[in-house]
Amino acid sequence: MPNIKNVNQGHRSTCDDGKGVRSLQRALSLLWLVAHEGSDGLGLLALSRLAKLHKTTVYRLASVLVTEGFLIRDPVTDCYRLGLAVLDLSSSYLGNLTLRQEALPYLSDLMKEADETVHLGVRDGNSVIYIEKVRAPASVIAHTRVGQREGAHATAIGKVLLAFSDPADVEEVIAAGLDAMTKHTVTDPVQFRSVLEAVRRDGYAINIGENHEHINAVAAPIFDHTGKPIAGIVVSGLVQRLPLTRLRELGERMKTAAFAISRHMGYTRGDHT
Amino acid sequence: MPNIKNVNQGHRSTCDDGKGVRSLQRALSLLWLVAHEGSDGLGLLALSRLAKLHKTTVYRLASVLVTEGFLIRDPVTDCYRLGLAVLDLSSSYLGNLTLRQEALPYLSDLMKEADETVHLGVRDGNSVIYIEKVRAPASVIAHTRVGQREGAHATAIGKVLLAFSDPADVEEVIAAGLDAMTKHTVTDPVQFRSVLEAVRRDGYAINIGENHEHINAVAAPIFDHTGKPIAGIVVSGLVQRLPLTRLRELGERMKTAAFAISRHMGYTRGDHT
DNA sequence: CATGATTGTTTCATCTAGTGAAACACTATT
DNA sequence: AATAGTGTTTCACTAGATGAAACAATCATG
Repeated sequence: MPNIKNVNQGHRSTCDDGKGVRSLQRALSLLWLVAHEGSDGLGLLALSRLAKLHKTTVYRLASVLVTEGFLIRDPVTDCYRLGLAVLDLSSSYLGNLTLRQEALPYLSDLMKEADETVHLGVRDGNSVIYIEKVRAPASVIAHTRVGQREGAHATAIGKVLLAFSDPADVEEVIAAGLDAMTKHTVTDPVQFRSVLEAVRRDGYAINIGENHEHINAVAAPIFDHTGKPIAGIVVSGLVQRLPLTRLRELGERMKTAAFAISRHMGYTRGDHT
Repeated sequence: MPNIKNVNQGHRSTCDDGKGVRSLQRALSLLWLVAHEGSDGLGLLALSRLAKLHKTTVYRLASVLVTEGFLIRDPVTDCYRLGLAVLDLSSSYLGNLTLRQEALPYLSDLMKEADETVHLGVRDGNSVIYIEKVRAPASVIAHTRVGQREGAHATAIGKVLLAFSDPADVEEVIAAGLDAMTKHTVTDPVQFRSVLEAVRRDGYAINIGENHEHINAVAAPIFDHTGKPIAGIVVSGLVQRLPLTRLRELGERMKTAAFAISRHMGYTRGDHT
């Protein structure tokens, strides 16, 4: 059979899973590329090179994204940047999270008590993403923002969520690699598992410069009505302001706050000691 | 010429502009529908009804959006909800806004001085969208969030941005309708134009319960290097805490802060009086 | 318990509409 | 002036998105 016309296999582009609407997948990949490109934006050709798509295709997809507000085109440089639509969507997302509303007063209280910045975050695979933040007036630095991601294994909130999650999830995170963020990051799987064991025992997780050299933190888990850990609260600040004893004090305090929020979320079988 | 084969006009679906990648336009419209549906989410059929698309189409588009993280599917109700990807993107968006970084310290200072919540916002057509917020500890209510939209014509920040924008923009906003948000909203085009005139004279805009019955506010504009008003800062709070005299005091103070930020953005020809 | 209504998923033939090459336009750079 | 590097438009082709219909699964209802 010599007349093999279109063998046509094996040349899947950027994000072809074989299944799905290709143009949509491609367009979404453009969004990620632009998002991760920093504030300078990306020109048409640069974008098409990164996406490994023909420039015409990128041009049309991006044009739609522009008219829909997901991208904007810098009037002077012709570069693509993220548009306001993404803010709109995130606003809807955050506004519909009842967890966030319920937790907010507790976060404020904690912030006042600890005089440190408090975050509310959820886990998404190997990373943690912040959905609310109450900044302490005293906090000199603002190293985070709502919507930001950080590695789950190197953060207090990530550890506390993993500790109470399905062990399979933990193994996935370990398999993905316990990257060293600082010299204090726990990178050994065996040690990491025993850390989580300790977290389960304590009911809160502590982070001593494992993610950022000069930042300590302590986190407690929030559970939903099924008993799944759906989110966590975390207090973080400069090491000199948060020594171990302070972290342990706060940890106990945060357990009760987290438990109170859990109750709002329908958590019942709570023995909060 | 009787053989008109494909007349093919007039049956444009949801967002067909004729030009562009239809599947992408459709998928994006799904995002908006889900976003505006509140926390309950939308089932497949409900979504296809709203989008006026066949359920199979919605199914496939939504499936891609789910695998890409833009939507999630509630495990119990099978309803579509916004996914974490939108937070990721908004985080990138906010992180790349240098305006936001430059303005933040000024916002904090203003918050401390006024002891009221301060917002940074930009205009997008007929609405204003907040890109940063510094909450005052004293503020009892939190009626806004980053990413939220409000009508430009009924907010101090919207008015201040319009006042220094192209008059054509103003007319567009007027044409879109000056909806009454409260009984204090200026709804008469003639009166509205004279209000903007006053704003240009003062250099700041005041809002007396025009958007929310019990909220007053005062805003000042930020300009970029081309002299275009790109953003505004606004202080808002309960009417009893922000009487007119106070608003005017703050207005002057905010003009200088806004001017300082404008300078960071490359604004030069500044006669900040 | 059977029946029917409602929602979600898969399959498949049809032909729309997304694709990419090439031509075009425009601006820097040499 | 020539060349390289951009962004935009056109157009023929057919890959691949589409929607009808069948299938599955769940939930009411008589």
